[in-house]
Amino acid sequence: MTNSEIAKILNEMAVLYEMEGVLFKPRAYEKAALGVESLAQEVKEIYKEGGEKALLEIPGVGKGIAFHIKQLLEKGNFDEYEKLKKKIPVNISELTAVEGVGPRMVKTLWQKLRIRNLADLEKAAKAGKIRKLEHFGDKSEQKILKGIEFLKKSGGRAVLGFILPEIRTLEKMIQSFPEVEKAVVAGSVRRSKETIGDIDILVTSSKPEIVMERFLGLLFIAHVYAHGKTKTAVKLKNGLDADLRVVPKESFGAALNYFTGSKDHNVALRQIAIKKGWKLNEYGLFRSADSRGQDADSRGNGLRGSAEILVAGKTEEELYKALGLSYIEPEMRENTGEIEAALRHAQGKLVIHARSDLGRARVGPLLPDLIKYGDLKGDMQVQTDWTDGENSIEEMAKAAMEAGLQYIVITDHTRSLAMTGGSDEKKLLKQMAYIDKLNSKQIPNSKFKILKGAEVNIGKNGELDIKDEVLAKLDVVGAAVHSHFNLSRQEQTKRIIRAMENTNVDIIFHLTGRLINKREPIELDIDEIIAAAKRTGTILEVNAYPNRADIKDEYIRKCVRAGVKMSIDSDAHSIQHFKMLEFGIAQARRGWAERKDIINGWSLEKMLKFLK
DNA sequence: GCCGTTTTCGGCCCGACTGTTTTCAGTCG
Repeated sequence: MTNSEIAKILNEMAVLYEMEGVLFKPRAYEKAALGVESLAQEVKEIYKEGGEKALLEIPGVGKGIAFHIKQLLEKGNFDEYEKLKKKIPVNISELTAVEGVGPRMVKTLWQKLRIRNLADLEKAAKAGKIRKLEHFGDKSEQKILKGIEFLKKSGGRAVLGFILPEIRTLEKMIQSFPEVEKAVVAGSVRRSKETIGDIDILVTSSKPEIVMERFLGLLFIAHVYAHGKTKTAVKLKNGLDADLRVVPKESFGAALNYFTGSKDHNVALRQIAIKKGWKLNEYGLFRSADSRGQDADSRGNGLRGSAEILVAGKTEEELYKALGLSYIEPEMRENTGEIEAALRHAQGKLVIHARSDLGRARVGPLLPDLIKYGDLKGDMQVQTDWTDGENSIEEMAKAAMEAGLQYIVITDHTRSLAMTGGSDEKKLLKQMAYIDKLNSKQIPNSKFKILKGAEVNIGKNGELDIKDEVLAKLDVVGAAVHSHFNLSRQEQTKRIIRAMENTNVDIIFHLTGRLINKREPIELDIDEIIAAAKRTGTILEVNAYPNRADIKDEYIRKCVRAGVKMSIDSDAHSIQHFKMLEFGIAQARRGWAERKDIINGWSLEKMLKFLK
């Protein structure tokens, strides 16, 4: 049993106790779940090495829960869990995934209408049964239906950041097959999209059949859809579909390009090939041996056509080059201008070399020099155990240092978020003094710096919940929306602009407040927001936490064009979370951002100078 | 059920909002 499976059951226990109206236990189980989730080591290993006693070292785990975990590891369940499940035998995680549906509602729905799962819920809502329940009404029923609709719309796609470790494990296992020369995950995973629908794995091998057999032997596989010599399609146990394809070595680049997509990007590439009288498919870029431009309608496997000569196909680089394009990074392959930019880019180079007619390269953006993985020097949003984070300031600093960062900003929540123990002015000042002390006794040689900040709450009308004179003392002030998600577009835009106009506010954190697969973004006039950010010198955050990914790539591109600077932040709530920065960088790359656009890609001095 | 520069026992889960009510229950951050 993995950590996330254990955490899931502990969270379920919390909901079950919540249903029963039991006090305090829900929070205890939630905390324990969080503790398990943020462990670097597998609980299984901890137990194997140190027994039940070692489990007590996990934050939030005491005698009771340690015993439960022990039973989970030994027999896959424990008595209380089974007992409570029996009483309310419903799919809790499915039902509570609907926004506005919580534990008590699940219980009522079960007791009054025997609703067990999402399908039952939808049926009852559509039949108008829910509005008749006590304490429910028309609006609750509508809200539930809307929530289900939203779940369905986003359903089936997994948040890449959450699932990537599993995908990498699968990739490594396939790479370790002795018959496999090369194995790479292509598709939307390679383009680092926010969410993915399935996994495409490409393999080169001289023994495709054996590779397929080995693949089918993996434990991850739940169901086999199709199984042939060069292609196998399966459903994995985590619910995702995966395709494995074996391609010839000389076609690897073309296949990688083809299966990386996007579809629109590929279509545009193929059109360029057609214009040259060539043909592009997953086996390579081909020209016909005897004639030029005559074979545009010939079909089938390029390798088999004896009259076709392979122009390029072994690597993506040679493929783009042969098409007259500069290499395009996977994150940009959406056919939203990158091909034209790559063309101009390549032509520009030619022009410089040949000193010839500059006018031929049409005016427009060139390919950006995308920010690189590893380019970040700091993290502008970090939570600690002063509020709802898991770890102390010291632990977060150490983890950030180990992640290669040179500075972090401590941005605990402020008082409006009472549940997190949000800081008021007094607590904030105390924390500032504490951080000063920590910085003064830094390890010699280490230039690492902890900055004083806060994640200030933006109220309904754009007011902040910490006094200006205290905000002015902080190094970095981030402001964010945590409530009133349903205001009108004008109201939302106005309140955020008001927050940006506060001269103390440096950054707007997770601007749109969306949670992928869970909550829609607030409505905003993004152009007005970006104009205001430019005018006030406010930074917009690219929140790297996988199901936030906020702001989205289109907005990032708008910021880049407008010259509005951004920060890429982990929003870390535990020492494990700094690795999420990778997904923020991917997001920024999809938005065509360069290092010059991202303030925490800069040195501490330069970054600080830029703030209001 | 967990935890201790508030206590090894007694606190912890606060405040705003929504939708349903006309004083409150449930959800969310």
